[in-house]
Amino acid sequence: MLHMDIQQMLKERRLRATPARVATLDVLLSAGRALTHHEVEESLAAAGNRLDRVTLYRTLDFLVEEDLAHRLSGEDRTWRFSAQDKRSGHAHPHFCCSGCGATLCLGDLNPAMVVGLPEGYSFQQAELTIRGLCPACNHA
Amino acid sequence: MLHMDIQQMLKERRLRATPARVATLDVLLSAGRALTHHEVEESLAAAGNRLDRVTLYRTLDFLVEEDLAHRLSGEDRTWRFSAQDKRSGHAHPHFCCSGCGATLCLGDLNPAMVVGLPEGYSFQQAELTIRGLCPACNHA
DNA sequence: TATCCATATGCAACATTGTTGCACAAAATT
DNA sequence: AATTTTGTGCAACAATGTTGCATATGGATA
Ligand SMILES: [Mn+2]
Ligand SMILES: [Mn+2]
Ligand SMILES: [Zn+2]
Ligand SMILES: [Zn+2]
Repeated sequence: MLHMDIQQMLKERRLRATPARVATLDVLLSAGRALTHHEVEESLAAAGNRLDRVTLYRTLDFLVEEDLAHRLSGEDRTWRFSAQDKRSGHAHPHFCCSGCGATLCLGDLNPAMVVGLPEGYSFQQAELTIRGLCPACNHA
Repeated sequence: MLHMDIQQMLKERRLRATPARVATLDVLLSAGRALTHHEVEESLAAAGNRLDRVTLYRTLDFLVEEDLAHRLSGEDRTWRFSAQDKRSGHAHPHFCCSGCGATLCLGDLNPAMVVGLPEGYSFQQAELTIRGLCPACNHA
């Protein structure tokens, strides 16, 4: 995606279009999958846009906060970030490779979900997590 | 559960019934939810069974390896451990509190899953993660 | 019951991932 | 251009988990 268009995306929402944000969004938008902080960092460096570690953490947080990206957690305890559309309110299923941790957003929830995997991916198990509030947190 | 019975559980499987393992299993079995390493550590200490941090990590790994517990990851990037029966091959849904991270295993997958939440818990969102192998890892 | 060996434990050092505080730089506003 | 607001970099810290190695111990064997 063109940097001008990305700048536009940010300005339309009345957000500051800094180089760090534009470059980071660019990386996320051109990746076909969710990227870890470290992967984004490397990708930025490769494109000559080295960013401070902390700045990148804050930039990613910012993008999530502003709904320009979403964050997901896998089995390896590292966040992954994706700029893909959120679809049905973040409730879309994800694919997560048990070998390397590669993570990507799948399509909308599907009764024949296993069939919905992209070509080349193999199914091992499905995990459904309900997020909400426990009794203690409901009262607080 | 009685310590003698827990020792029996281990010995039936030809595993060494050390005090660390028995005490750890006891903690997991009496918790009504999945516990973090830290929570297990505190619970052990409270019962006068202080364990080295590393030993506890290794003990929990051991229990998972031997299928006496299972491990699950939430949004806060810390493992949680539960001694509950694995039910349908680990594929059962979990509840995870967005406020405090409290995590527990729910019953079998259920079309009216939301209704299946225990009393006092409130629904926010459902996340379905398919685990498997990506094309690269399928070939390796 | 005493001996022995595989392995479980404790300790220190390290790795990874993410956070906080603060000074300085860069955008936006006037 | 000056001022205000916000973003960035750096250093220090925190939380979680791992590795290597010396020592202790469970449980088998004699
Ligand atoms: Mn997603
Ligand atoms: Mn479970
Ligand atoms: Zn993979
Ligand atoms: Zn809670």
